[in-house]
Amino acid sequence: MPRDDTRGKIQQVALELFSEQGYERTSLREIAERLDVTKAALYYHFKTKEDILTALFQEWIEPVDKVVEWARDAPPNLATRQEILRRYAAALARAGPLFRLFEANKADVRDLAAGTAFRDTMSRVLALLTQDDASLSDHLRCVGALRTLHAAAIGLEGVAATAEQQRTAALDVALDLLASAHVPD
Amino acid sequence: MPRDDTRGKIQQVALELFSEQGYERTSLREIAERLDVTKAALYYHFKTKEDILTALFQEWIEPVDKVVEWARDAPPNLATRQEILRRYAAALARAGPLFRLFEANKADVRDLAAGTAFRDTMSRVLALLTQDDASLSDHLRCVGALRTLHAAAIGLEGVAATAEQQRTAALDVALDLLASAHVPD
Amino acid sequence: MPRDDTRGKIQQVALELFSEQGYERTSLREIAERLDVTKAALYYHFKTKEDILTALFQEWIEPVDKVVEWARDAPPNLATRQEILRRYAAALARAGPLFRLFEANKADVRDLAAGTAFRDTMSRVLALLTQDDASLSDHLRCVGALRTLHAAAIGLEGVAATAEQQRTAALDVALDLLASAHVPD
Amino acid sequence: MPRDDTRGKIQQVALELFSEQGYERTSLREIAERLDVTKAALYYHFKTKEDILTALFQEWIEPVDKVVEWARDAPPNLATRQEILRRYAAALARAGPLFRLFEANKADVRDLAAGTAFRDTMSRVLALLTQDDASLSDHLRCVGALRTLHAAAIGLEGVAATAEQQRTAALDVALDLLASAHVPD
DNA sequence: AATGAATGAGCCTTCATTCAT
DNA sequence: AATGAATGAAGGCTCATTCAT
Repeated sequence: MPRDDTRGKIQQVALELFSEQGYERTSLREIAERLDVTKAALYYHFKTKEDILTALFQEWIEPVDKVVEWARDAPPNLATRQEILRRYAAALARAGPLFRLFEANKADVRDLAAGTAFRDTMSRVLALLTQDDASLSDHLRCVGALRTLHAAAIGLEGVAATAEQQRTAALDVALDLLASAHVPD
Repeated sequence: MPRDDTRGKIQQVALELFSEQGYERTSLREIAERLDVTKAALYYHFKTKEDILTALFQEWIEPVDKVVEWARDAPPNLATRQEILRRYAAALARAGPLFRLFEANKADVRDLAAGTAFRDTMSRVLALLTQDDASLSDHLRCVGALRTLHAAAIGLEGVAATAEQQRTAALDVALDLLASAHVPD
Repeated sequence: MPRDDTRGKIQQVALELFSEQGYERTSLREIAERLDVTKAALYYHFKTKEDILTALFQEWIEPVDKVVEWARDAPPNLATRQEILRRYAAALARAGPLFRLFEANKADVRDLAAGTAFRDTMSRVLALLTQDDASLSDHLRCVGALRTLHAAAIGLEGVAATAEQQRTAALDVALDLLASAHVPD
Repeated sequence: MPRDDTRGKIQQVALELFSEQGYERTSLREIAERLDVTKAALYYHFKTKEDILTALFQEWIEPVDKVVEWARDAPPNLATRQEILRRYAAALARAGPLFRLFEANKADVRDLAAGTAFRDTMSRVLALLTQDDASLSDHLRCVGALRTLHAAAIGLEGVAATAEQQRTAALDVALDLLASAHVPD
C-alpha cells in the first residue's frame, strides 16, 4: 500500500484540470505545479501525457465494459435492453466527470488510442440496444436514449434540479424512447 | 466583389482543418501553407486566430438567430414550437460542419467569445421550445429533440442512410419528443 | 543580396560550436545566444537542427562531388588517380573544418541523412582510386593515401609546421602510397 | 570472485550501446533496461556515466601502455620500432571495439579525463615510433603506419576479407611505411 | 546489492503574434 | 494585399544524478 499514492493524485489533478481547461490546453507544468512536484516526477509515473488520459478513461471504460459483458449473455429482448439502460445509467452516475471530459474534448481525443477505446465501448453499448432490423427512426430513438442519459450525466444548464433528480428523469425519458423504438419480436 | 476573395478562402480552409484536427491543434502555419500564403497574410484579413473562428461561427448563428426572431413574435403554442423545430432543422442542414466543429471543440471554445455566442444562441432556441412550467422530464424531452436534430446534422456512424434521410428521420423523432413533452395550455 | 545574411551567420557559428563541442553537445540555445537572436529565429532559417548540419556538410560534399564527376570521364589509369588525389587534396584544403567536424562526430552523425551523404561521397572517391583487382594490401594503401590527406586536413598535433606545409607533405606521402599500390595495366 | 559480476555486465552492455549509438546518445536508462535493473543500480557500481567509459577505455590503455613500457627500455632503432608495431597491432586486435568507440566519439570524449588518457597513450606510441629529426613526410609516414593499423582494427567497409586478413595486410603496409620513413642512424 | 521516487536542468520544437517594408 | 524576419512564451519530454530505504 503506497503511502502517498502520487500516481493517484496525478490522475485526480489531471482530471480536474483537463475538465476545466481541456486536454490540449492543460500543460504538464500546470499539473505538476498544482501538486507541487516537478514535471519530471509526472514522467516517473506516466510515460506520456496521453498515458494519463488513458488511465483516466479506463475508469469509465471498465464499468461500462462490465455492463456490455453482462448483456452479451442475456436474451436480446426489451427487458434486457431496459436493464442495460439502467446499468449504463448507474455506471455513468459514478463516472460523470470522465464522460464530460470525453465529450468536451472530442477533437483532441479523436486520434488518440484512449479516444478510440472510449468510442468503441460506447458503440458496443449502442449495438446492444438496437434491434438489427430497426428503422432509421428507431435507431435514432436508441441513440437519443443514450444521449439523454449522457445529458444528465454531464448536467443540464439552467435547470434547478439535483444531479440525482436529473439522472432519474433522464432514465425515465430514455426508457420511454427505448420502448417506442422497440417492436415486439 | 473581390476577385479572389482571400478572406473567404481562409475561412474555408480553416473550417476544413479545424474540423479535421480541432481548433487548438490546427496552427495558422498549416492554414497558410494550404493556401500558399504566409502567416502574416492571415493577419491582414483577421486580427487573431479566434477571429477566424468567430467569423465561421457567425454562419451558424445568423440563420438560427433568424429562427429565434421569428419565434419571438409567434404565439408560444405547440404549432409554433413544431415550426421552430422545422426551421431549426433547416438551418442545421446548411451549417452541419459548423455545428460539428462546435461540438467537437467544446473545451477549446468554452472560454472564447465565439463559444459563448454559440451557446447563447442554442440556449435561446431551447428556451423557446420549453414551456415555463415543464417538468424535468419534459424539459429533457425538449433537450432530446434538439440533440436528435444535432445528431443527424453531425451524421450517425455506421448507418446506411443519406444525410437527407437522417435529417428527415431525426425531425420525425424530434417532433414526437416535442409532442410528448407538451401539455396543452 | 541579403543585407545581413542571418542564415549564413547561423551556419558559421554552428560550425564553430559543433567543432568545439560536438554536434550533440551543442544546443540551439548556444548558437542563438552567440548570435544574439532567439532560438525561434534559427527555426525561421532551418527546419531542424539536423538541417543546419546538412547545409554545412554540403560545402564539403559539393566540391568533392565535382572531383568525382571529373574523374568519371577520365581514363582509370595512374595519371588520373594522381590527379584525383591532387584535386581531392585541394578540396580538402578549403573544407578542413567540415571534415574535422565529420570525423569527430561520427557516432552522432552516423544515422543522419547528412552523415550518410558524407560517407557516400567519400566512398565514391575511394572507389575511383582503387583498381578493381587490387590486393588487400594495395587497397589499404589507397585507404592510407586518403587518410593521410585527411590527417593533414585535420592538422597534426605536436608538429611545428604550417597547415600548408602539412598538406604538401601529406600529398607527397599519399602519391607515394598510390604509386606503390598501383600495378601498370 | 563475484557470483554474477554485475559490474562486468554493465561494462559489456555499455560497450555495445555506446558502440551502436554513441556515448552521448546512449542513456543510462537504456543500459539499465537492457540489463533489467534500475538506473540507481548502475550508480552502485559506477560513480558517474563517465566512469563507465573510463573503465572501458582502461582495457585498451593498459595493454598499449605495456607495449610502451617495453619499448622504453629497448634501443630506439628500426628493429625495435618494427616490434612496437607488431605488439601494438596485437594489442589492437584484442581491443578493436574500444578503439572504434574512441574514434567514433572523439567529440564527446575530447574533454573527458577518459579521452585525454586515451589520446596520451596513443601519442606515446607515436613518439616511440618516430625519429627525433624526422622530416615532416617521414613523420606522416609513421602516423600513417599507426592509422593503417587502426583502419584494420576498425574494419574496412566493402571489403571481402576476414578481420584477421585485414590485420595481417595492415601490418605489412604499416611496416612498409615505417621502413620508408626510417633513415639508418 | 539494489530499488523507488524524485529533481533540476536542459533539449528540440512549435505557436500566435508583430512590424517594417 | 501581402511578405520576410523575428520574438516571447510555452510545450512535451529526457537525462544524469541523488538519497532514503
